[in-house]
Amino acid sequence: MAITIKDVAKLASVAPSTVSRVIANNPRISEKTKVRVREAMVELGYHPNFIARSLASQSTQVIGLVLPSSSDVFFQNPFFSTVLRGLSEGAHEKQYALQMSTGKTEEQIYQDVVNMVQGGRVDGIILLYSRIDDEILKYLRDRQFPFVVIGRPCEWEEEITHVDNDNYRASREATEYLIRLGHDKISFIGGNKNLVMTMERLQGYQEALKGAGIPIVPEYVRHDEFLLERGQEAIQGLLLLETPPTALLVTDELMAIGVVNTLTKLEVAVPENMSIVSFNNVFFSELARPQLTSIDINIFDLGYQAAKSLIQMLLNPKEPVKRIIVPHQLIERVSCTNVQSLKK
Amino acid sequence: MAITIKDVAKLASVAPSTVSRVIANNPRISEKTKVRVREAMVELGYHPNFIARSLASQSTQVIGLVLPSSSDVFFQNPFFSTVLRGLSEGAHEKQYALQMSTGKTEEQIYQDVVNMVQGGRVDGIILLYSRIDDEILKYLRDRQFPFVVIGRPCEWEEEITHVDNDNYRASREATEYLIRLGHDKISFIGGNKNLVMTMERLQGYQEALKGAGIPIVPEYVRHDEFLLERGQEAIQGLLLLETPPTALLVTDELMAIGVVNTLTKLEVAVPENMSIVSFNNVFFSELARPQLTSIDINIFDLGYQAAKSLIQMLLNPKEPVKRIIVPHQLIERVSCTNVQSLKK
DNA sequence: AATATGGATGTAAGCGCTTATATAGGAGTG
DNA sequence: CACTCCTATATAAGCGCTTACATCCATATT
Repeated sequence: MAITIKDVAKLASVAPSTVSRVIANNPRISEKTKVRVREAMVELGYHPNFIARSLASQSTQVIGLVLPSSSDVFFQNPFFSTVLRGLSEGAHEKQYALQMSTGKTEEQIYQDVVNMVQGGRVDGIILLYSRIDDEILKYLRDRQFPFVVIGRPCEWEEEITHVDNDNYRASREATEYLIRLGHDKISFIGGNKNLVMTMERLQGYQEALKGAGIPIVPEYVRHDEFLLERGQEAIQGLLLLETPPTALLVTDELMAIGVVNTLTKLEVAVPENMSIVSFNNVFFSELARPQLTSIDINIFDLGYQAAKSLIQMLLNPKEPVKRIIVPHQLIERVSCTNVQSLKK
Repeated sequence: MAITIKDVAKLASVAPSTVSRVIANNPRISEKTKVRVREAMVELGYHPNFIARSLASQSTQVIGLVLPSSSDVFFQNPFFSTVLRGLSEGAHEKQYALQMSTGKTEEQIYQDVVNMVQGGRVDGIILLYSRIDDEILKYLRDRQFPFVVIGRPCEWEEEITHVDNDNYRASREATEYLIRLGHDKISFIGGNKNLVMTMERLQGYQEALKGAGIPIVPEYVRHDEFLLERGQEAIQGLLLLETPPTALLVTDELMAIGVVNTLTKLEVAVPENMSIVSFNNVFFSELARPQLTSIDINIFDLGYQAAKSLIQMLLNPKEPVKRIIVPHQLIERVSCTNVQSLKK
């Protein structure tokens, strides 16, 4: 058996409670005793038992992460490693550990969450995505369990602390950028419709067109899974239209790359014959050929802020509900052409 | 406060210990009582407290994961999301949870491990990479703490259960494949030299050349970080040689894509003027243009097997040390040319 | 000198569960 | 019918820590 607080107490000839207080750096213990106790701890190589501490103090210093189902293509998106890095950094700063859900199906993930929450395994939870009609979110809300959502919750937005981009504005700006370049046949290629993010970006796109007096063509709007192949199907459909678009707004980088590949295969030159703006700017935009102009949504920060604000909630239960908007910026690379000049 | 075992006991009019035994499905409890207790649990909405259970039973049902430092470029490699998926699935099957290290520096990660281990937070640990001269590995071995390594440990190989590919053979086969296509000026572009994997692949490459009687040209061997830009530097150096290689063996996919990009920029056509074989086959090989011929090392399985074998160790402390080799296969796509015919 | 004050530490009761040991009651045995 | 044996359940002692409360002793106060 490992060294316990009692062993330390004995060696330092104090009571176990004193040792506990030294660990917590309680000001009611004199400096002299603290020093003596600390020496004893070092001498014995003592390390506090987290489990016992958790049981006694009813807090685990662990944050539970809810990922999309691992079988979901969305899981494969490099988006996640980046969020994870942000979360990791935010959690580390305050000495919180991260525990992940491992379920494959929605039902399993729901059970994972119940286990974490009711099993007392975690102090709080972060949902790494925001879905429409999410049972997990309802569950957490009903139990009043501390949690933070990455993305905009589609219900009870005012009651739930969340970290998000201004997807609406980002998308509008991207569209306006294309409009400024002279495009008026702009297509929107979005991902999973169940993600709140997708819908917001769609709205931003539509708003920008409306603002510029450009009619919204329903055939220009496509929704497909966040993966390569789907990007290909999407693009083929568009090219077969009577008046195909001259520019594409693609809400996911991986899809954007699929789109570029398909275009190349079909011998449609980018950016000469098709302009593309992509989203996310995980480092793949630079990797694509041509390098893609894209909206950087600072994914790392999304994770980092989520971890920080959850921890704040945990430390101070009266912390007000917050909405944190992580800024985005348009990174101009070389996937768009100015067609303004050509027109004139 | 939540419902405890005592509440259930009272409602079912049995002793708490009986309830505990019902949860564990102990055969010494009669079916009649089990049914009664289970009804009480459902009625009260009881959920066992994992922390208390962990403390009493000295086991947490949690596996600790050691990732490379999040600031490391290696962390960004899609390799990790895939391993994570495998781990997740393996752990889930046996109801184990996963907890990650969050440290940024090597020293912090070491502390994370100490916390997990000595703090009693986890039952076992999985190292997601194998590095040369790894303090963490030494620590775990010295304490005889259950752990599994993904990759080949560079020391005490016979004493440590690990899951690996036969990197040596994979690399040899890839090289032989290029040789069969008629290449004899083959370059090796490897990643971080501290990773055991890199060194093994280098050996496989050299062995294949030796076997075919092709001289080993030191200038053809390059080592760079696992990231895009470095792939570019590597390739430029090679092209400036007096007799530049006609084929490249690139040990990481991301680097391979960087290489292809650079080649395109320099107007060296792939595969016409340069053949490429890449490694890993995370889905980016398909994404590249041209699609890359590559060695699929079944990353998912690496994670899955690691989780499974660690859990086996935990369930049976006498489980023998194992070495699990996950098979690889060469996936032929279109990044290599047969130069055999040209020569003749 | 007697008493109040307060700082430093000790005492002990949990936190919710597991599990070794004790016990009760019923069946089996001669 | 007394006795053993077995099965089903209860009792109680932890697991290693936190923390409310009690105690002690040295000063300060009157």
